[in-house]
Amino acid sequence: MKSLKKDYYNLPVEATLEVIGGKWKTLILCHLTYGSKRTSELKKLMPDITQKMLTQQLRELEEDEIIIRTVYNQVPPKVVYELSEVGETLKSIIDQMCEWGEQYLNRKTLSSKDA
Amino acid sequence: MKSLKKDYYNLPVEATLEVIGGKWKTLILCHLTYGSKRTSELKKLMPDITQKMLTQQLRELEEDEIIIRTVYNQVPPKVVYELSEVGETLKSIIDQMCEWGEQYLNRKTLSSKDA
DNA sequence: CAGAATCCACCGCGATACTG
DNA sequence: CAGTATCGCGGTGGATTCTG
Repeated sequence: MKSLKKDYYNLPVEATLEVIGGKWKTLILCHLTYGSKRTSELKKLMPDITQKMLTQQLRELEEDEIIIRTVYNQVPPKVVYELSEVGETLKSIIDQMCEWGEQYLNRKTLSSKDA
Repeated sequence: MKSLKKDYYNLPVEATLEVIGGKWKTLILCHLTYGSKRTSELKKLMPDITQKMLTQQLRELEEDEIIIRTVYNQVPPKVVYELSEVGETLKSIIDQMCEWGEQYLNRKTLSSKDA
């Protein structure tokens, strides 16, 4: 496991941000809450992410033990990512963030109609 | 209100990320969940943030109507920030992120003791 | 006290090419 | 299919200075 960059945070929430604060991490986790995904599946679900960033963010999530990476030794290669036990504990937060986003967008749509 | 950068997100959660995804935003909101704060108070609570970033992040949160900025016309100036009605709806998410961070840190502490 | 305005170093991230 | 390696741009964000 990646060692903590600091032993002390001003607030524990900083630890959370360090884990899921990456540019694409929440999005990746969001997709993984619907079940395990192959690398190529994630790539299709996130057309705007580059291969490099996808791999990088996945590696970091793996180091933080949020996701599990399973490699099948076969040709062509097959790699599957899924939420770990710890990762599952983030589900509720992720879900709420998704819901909040929906409501926020609705609110914006309505208020722009008002104008 | 800041107009949406895109009319369409692959997932609504992207809207959430756009609003609270800034480097310091969640931390700021975290502090504001405990009540309104003056600029200088926020600065003290977050020693590592620069004046520039604090102002910038606050402005963006204000544009997204997450927080309310109140200016008292007096000398010396006094500016107070507080959660808006919309911002209050984020409280539950913020709270959970705080809690999750605590548990995550505990887990790490324990596992390093095991080793 | 609050914040606007500059300057600029750094690195996050993308584009591309290559490996097994 | 999954991932690494390299190069390089651009924008984030830090340090500093100035204003009301």
